[in-house]
Amino acid sequence: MPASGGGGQSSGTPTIYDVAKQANVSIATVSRVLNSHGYLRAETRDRVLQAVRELHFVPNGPARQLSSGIKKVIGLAFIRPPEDEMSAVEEDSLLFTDAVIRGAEFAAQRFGYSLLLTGVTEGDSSNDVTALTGKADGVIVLDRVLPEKRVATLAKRSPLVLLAGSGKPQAAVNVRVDNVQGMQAIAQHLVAHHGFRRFAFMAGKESSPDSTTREEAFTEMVRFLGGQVEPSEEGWSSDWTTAGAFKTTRDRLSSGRPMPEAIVCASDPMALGVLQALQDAGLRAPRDVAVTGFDDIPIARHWNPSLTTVRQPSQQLGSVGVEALVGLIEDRPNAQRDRVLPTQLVVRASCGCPAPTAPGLGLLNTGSWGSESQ
Amino acid sequence: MPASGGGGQSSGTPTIYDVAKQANVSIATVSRVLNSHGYLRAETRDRVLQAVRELHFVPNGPARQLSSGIKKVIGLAFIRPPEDEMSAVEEDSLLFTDAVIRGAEFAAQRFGYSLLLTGVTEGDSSNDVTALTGKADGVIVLDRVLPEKRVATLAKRSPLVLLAGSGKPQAAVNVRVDNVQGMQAIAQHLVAHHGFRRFAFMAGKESSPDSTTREEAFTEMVRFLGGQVEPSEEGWSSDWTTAGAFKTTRDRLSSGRPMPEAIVCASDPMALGVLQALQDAGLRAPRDVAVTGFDDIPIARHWNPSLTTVRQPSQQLGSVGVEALVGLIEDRPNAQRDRVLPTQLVVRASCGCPAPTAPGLGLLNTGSWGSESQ
DNA sequence: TTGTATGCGTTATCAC
DNA sequence: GTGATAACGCATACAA
Repeated sequence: MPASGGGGQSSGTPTIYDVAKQANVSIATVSRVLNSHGYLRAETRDRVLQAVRELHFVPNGPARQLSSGIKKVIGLAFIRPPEDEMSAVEEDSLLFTDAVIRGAEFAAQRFGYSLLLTGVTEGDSSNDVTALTGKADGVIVLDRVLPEKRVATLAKRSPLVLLAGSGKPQAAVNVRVDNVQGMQAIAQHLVAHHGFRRFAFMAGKESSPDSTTREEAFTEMVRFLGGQVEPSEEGWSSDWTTAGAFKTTRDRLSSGRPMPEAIVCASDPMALGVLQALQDAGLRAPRDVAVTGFDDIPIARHWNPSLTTVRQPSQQLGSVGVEALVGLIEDRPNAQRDRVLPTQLVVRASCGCPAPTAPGLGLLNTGSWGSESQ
Repeated sequence: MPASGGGGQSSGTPTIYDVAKQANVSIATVSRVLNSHGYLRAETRDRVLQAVRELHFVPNGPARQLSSGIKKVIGLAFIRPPEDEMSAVEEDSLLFTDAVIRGAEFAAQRFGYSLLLTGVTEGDSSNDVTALTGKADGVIVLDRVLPEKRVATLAKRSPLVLLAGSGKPQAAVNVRVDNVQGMQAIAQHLVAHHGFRRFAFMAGKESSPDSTTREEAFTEMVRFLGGQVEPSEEGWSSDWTTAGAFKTTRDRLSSGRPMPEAIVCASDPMALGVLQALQDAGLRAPRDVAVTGFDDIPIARHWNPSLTTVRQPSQQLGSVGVEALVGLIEDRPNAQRDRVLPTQLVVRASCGCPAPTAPGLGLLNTGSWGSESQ
């Protein structure tokens, strides 16, 4: 722990002391020009700035943060799968998480924050997130990263936004999408437009609030409209994955029990798994069974048959989450707290409707994101 | 700047002093059990741990970082486009940047680092990245974020990895993909297998090293094989975007000049723009003109015609970049420095070959990334 | 307008 | 084994 204190040999990376010495001022003055504080003589400022340039001085982040108590960092925790467990769909797609991150980064930037990413392996909800708390001004936690109980506890100790969760926990702030409205719309469409009555619901992991919410909303609406839904417990429970849904469906098909008219899935990847299983069994959607998803991942549009689904604004979820969190952190009075983002029914071919768009439609705007190598 | 120093009123977030007091030990001891340093009596340790639990103590990141000089943070700077300038293609794709981020996060986690994300608006290469330097132990800079000159300068002041760049700058470490090999393979295929002789090369932004490298490699190989390539300056220069390539191609078509047998593009999005323009003009690929891309974005596989292209391992690029950076930071002797990742020719329909795979093929592994809502 | 002195919460180096 | 205590680099209240 060598001392540079006050002496400032220009050994390693230069400190504020080195700049001060070089410019013949005190460190306080240097700090002032760097933070455009107070009044300084123009000549002094120039001298300092020059020294900064000459020494290539860059303020030490941690020191600054420690001193000011402000980190200008937002932590984002999300579920990361074991790398070897990604299906082609999941590897290919612009995944939900990726979109959220992109939206969050964008918003964070606008408020002058950086994003500190932490992937959490499912189940291992140990202390990764708690540690984040010490490194960031506030934390955004994606659903399933933490049990709701721990979310509530953490929220007391740190500004926290729960993203895409059930919306139930009284955690400081909840930002989520309108699952209910989306599933109601799909139920409406399938019953009223297509005249289906017998449904199955392919659920994600049983413990997942999102899955539960979607199933309940769908089931309730279908019943209200006079149809019936095989409960997911009876052979339609999966694990959110394409592969899981594939296996489940294959098993169900080989069981010989009569198939429903439509299989409604809690996510797009699962819907693709279902489609695949049907195809393997010589059945075709939507001719033999209708299939729908939830998310509107990019491939949904390009699949064959194109997937009827519910679009949720993933990227917006990220940016709104950041907005809410910044509101919490900076204690803005007018900041919105809980927010529910709208979802939208997207009708394509897999429910039996005619495919709406020609391939390539809407292809052209301007654009250059990641251009050279995406 | 209220003093808690030594006194430790358990007012706001608890500090190490609060824990020490609660456990009746010194802060040094607390620090020891938290970092599993030295030898301590089991009973003492338990007492401390209990206090930690009771107080919900979380170490203050900045303080820890300031004291130890280690941040355990990797900065990642990438180009972020103006939000409204993404075309459908670019929004759809698992974008290059997203994939890199995902790979980087994964690797960072393995080494115990977090990822600090910073999007940089193109052109505004001001000091965002320099500031990053102060917040992280090292920095990964994606191509085009910084002029090569500044990359070199920065590299002297901080561990730095240049990702997907030209490979030319003597920056500490370069991690990139094998553009040359990929373009050679495509040249080989088009000339030897299809017998083409007259080519055009659709370049990205003229200043882009990736584009230049690809064009040079392709041109050289074609000439070697006895063919010829219209230089991109003669009407085939675009700006990496789908829209740009579309316009360029349309203009070229209406000029009445004879078309080449094959149009080889520096990226997939541009290839899709070319295909679109051909279609609009009543031409069809590969019947009238063959078209190829570079990247293998997800849509490439689902397009009609499916796109012959060169696959580059985007996600791996991120993880390898992190590995290299950690090697630099921790000064590992056996760490590899510069690395060139392999590319792979992917033959599909747009070059005139029969479409190889049934849709959905290779769909199934297991998988759950972002499952519930991707 | 500028300088001095102190504290931010840890880690690590000494002694005991 | 454990306890004082000096850095770490910066921001800022208080003087000047």
